[in-house]
Amino acid sequence: MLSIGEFSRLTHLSVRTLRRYHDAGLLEPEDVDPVTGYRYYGGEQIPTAQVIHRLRELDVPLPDVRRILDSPDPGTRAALVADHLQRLESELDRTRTAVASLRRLLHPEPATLDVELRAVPATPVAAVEDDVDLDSVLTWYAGAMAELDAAVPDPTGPPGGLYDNALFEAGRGHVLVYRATDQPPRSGRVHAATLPAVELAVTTHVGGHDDIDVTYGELGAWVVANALVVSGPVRETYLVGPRDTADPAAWRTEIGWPVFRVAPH
Amino acid sequence: MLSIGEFSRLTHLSVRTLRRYHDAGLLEPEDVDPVTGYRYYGGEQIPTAQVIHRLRELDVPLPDVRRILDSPDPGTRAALVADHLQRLESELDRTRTAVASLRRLLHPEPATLDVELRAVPATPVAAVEDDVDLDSVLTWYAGAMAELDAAVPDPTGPPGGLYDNALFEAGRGHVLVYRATDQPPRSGRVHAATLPAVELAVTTHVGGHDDIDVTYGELGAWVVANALVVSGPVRETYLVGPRDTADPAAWRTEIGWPVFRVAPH
DNA sequence: GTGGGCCGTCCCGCCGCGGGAGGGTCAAGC
DNA sequence: GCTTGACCCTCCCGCGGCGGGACGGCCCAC
Repeated sequence: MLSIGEFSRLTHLSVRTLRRYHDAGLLEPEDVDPVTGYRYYGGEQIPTAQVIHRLRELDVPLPDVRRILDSPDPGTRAALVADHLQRLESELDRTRTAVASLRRLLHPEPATLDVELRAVPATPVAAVEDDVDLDSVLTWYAGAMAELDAAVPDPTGPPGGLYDNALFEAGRGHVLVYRATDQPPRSGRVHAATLPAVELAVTTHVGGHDDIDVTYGELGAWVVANALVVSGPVRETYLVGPRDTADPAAWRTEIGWPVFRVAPH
Repeated sequence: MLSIGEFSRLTHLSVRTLRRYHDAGLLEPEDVDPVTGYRYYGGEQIPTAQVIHRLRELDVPLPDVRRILDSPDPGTRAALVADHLQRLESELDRTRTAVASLRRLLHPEPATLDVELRAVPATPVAAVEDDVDLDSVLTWYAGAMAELDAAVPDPTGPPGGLYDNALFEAGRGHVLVYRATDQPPRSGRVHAATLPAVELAVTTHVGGHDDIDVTYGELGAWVVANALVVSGPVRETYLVGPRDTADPAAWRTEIGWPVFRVAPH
């Protein structure tokens, strides 16, 4: 039987950390003196401690470590670990795109922003809409657009979406994706809707969506400089998107921000 | 002039976050109403907001973001950014080794642990020692060993080190690296020292140091199973190390834990 | 002038870890 | 037996960056 200090030396985990792992139910000491509260560990707990150590090095949250250790079946365990590696992978992707975007941001090409003010009439469309969290919007989009495509075999224009400002401000907001069509059908989540008539400040973002907010910013600056005010959900129209070509550099996304002129007072 | 809400919509930064960035001195509003405290931003602040956004996506701490933005010279800026990318890179390395080690841990080879109990006499050596933080121990080791090599041209054995248990428990402890030699010299930090006579539980770790603590654990378990108790700083002897071959798989590190027999009571 | 949306400040919680206070326990040496 | 010092216990706080929520003042269109 090992005192917590001895066990700490054997595992290279600090005493404080061992106590925390006990409290969290990750690594129960083999014995706890009911009077003094002293923790006593067994030598065979060392491998477990090391697995925990490794998982923590990979920033696996304590509750997830618990789940992994508690799963008796090695297959389940492996799946949970693989899950986490997957998460690390996607985080790495996020980092990569952020680095690339930062590079572009610090070495900007001369801005060739082409903004057009366009009055858009009310438009009947087939749409799918919902309240969505910002971090699940991509998944939601894929599902909604697939359903939309199935229901609208002969669209009369490129796909698009309306994104509530709250989505970016509060991390959750109303999202609507649509396809223009002559006879809006109704099936599943797909229903007929009408995009309201608005005046749009429109520009086109070229390339992947990693730094689309730069274009958003430039468009916003243009709107401000022209004494306009944004109002209502932004519209994106996917002129050329992943469905057209796998090369993000070729994508064309039209961004339209509903605006109205500030009354000069 | 833009209210904080409008600026938030234009930059995809939440209102709360913008306020925090103001408090932290990262992004001062162009104007603050002295009476109401209302913040007003200018359109030309959008690009700055986006740079901050990107740096935060890379987990650059706010004070560092401040330093980057405050440096007027683009060269300095680039250097600071490169610094951070470097840090991300090394973190990635850490992750990679942790993943590899975890894999080994979950699919263990049959343990072939060969432990020897060895009485070691007092040994005169040339040494460099210091109190070191755990996260700077590798750097310290490189410098100390280089100095040691320069001062001891004809060592009579492989290099080694003594590592205070506190280094692992508290993150900081006393470290001593040494080379055996007939005539211990004195130059710079190098001085004569004597390793005390101890009884060592000794085993050899094969491979890189990524999962050396697994061997530590196995050795510890052996010590416990044989009714021994560890006492004093662990000794590592680098039989085959990076100075000998670049292939970590070929490294041999002898780990010796001072022990004494528990009095049977 | 009034309502509702916007803005302000302040405090709390999250996560995993360490620092530190304040007090009880164990074991070696007398 | 007793003292001493190392060891162990619990409890609270701070870190960093963000969000949630309370509470109150401000702005503007009706």
